[in-house]
Amino acid sequence: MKVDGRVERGEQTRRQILGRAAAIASVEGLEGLSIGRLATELAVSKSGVFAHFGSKEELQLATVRAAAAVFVDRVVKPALELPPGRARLEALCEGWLTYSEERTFPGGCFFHAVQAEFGARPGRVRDKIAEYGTKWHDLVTATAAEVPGVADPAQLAFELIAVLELANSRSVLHDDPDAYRRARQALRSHLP
Amino acid sequence: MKVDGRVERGEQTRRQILGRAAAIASVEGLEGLSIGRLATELAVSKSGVFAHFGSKEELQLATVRAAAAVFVDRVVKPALELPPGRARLEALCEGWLTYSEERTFPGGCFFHAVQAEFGARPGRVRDKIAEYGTKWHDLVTATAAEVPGVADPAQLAFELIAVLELANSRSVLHDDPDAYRRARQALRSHLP
DNA sequence: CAACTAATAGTACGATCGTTCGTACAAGTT
DNA sequence: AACTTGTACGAACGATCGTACTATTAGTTG
Repeated sequence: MKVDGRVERGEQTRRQILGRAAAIASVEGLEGLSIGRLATELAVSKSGVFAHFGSKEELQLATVRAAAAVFVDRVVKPALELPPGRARLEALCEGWLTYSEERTFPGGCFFHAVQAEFGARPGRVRDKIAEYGTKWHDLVTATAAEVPGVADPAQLAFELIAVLELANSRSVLHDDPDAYRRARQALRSHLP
Repeated sequence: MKVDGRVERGEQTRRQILGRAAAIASVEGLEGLSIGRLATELAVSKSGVFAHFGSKEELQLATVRAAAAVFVDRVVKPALELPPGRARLEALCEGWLTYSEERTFPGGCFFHAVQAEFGARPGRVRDKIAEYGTKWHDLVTATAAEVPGVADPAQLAFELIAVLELANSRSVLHDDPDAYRRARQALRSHLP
């Protein structure tokens, strides 16, 4: 199968743009992310960036999708390589903490930042973020359901995610790595 | 003691501005809060709003302070009227859930929104937000320490706050009142 | 090589941003 | 009554925002 070198180059540029966009948005938010700044940082023209997406909203949506792909790659996929059960659930939580702790995105968890930003606003971007949020919650719930001795998987998932998110939030806001220690302790006491 | 009618009037305007500012910021963030929009919504002049604060950063700081006063009034003070112990800790958590659930701020908890927004950025606004965050955490920890049978109050406080914040976040993002039910169930199982 | 196409650059637009300035007016002081 | 002080207004500033247009350049295809 033949590849068009121009399209190929365009896709690479697009990947670069979205990588940087997700990094910026994790710190400044998806609204704080501006096309002009993105172009300056990547040393390309503003219209070049714009042409890839056609509107700011499309850029935001593409950025959310790109961040989700990173998240799946870093957190979900490794855990799914383990057999269902306690070990997989633990890997999911631990993978999440590592993903946050290592600053895969410089502002901590991308989705924590944009959820808080778009949570109370209508629009397609919010809907997409909410959709990924539901998927994540459902995944944790389903994974918890496969652990023997878990009476209410959705409740357990709620409490686990709560701990993960607070660890991220506290670590980012207070530069306090101790938050991850607290989170791990909480996970130990929650998992059966 | 005499009051200057002009100053009095100014302070009332200022209160109106900050009330609206906190409401807007809980939805759009403290950066999304613009002086022009604030002026339009309050039917006053842009320069009139600006003159009260001298800079956008000062407006943001004043907004954070104003929101903190509301928070203390709604959540902290009622709980502190109860004697130390389990009941006070419970009142603190329940008061927080009510404060979020009733949409004291239209975007849910003001501090959840702005913590995520400013968590990863340097500056005076972030420092102020972090300061209030620490105060809140310390208060919950101290309140938990007064409950008999609590071995690690800071850990308990961490887990309680985690549950509260996720309830808020989920309720706002998914219009899901069930999040508060989950949070209350988690609180029951966490409190001794 | 010419014709075509896709990615990028360049320029310009209207709107809005935070900010500055001079002014009008009401309230307090002498 | 004359003067001072504090609030609020209106107009204008330079910068930046998202977006719309028209080149320019590089790769594909006949």
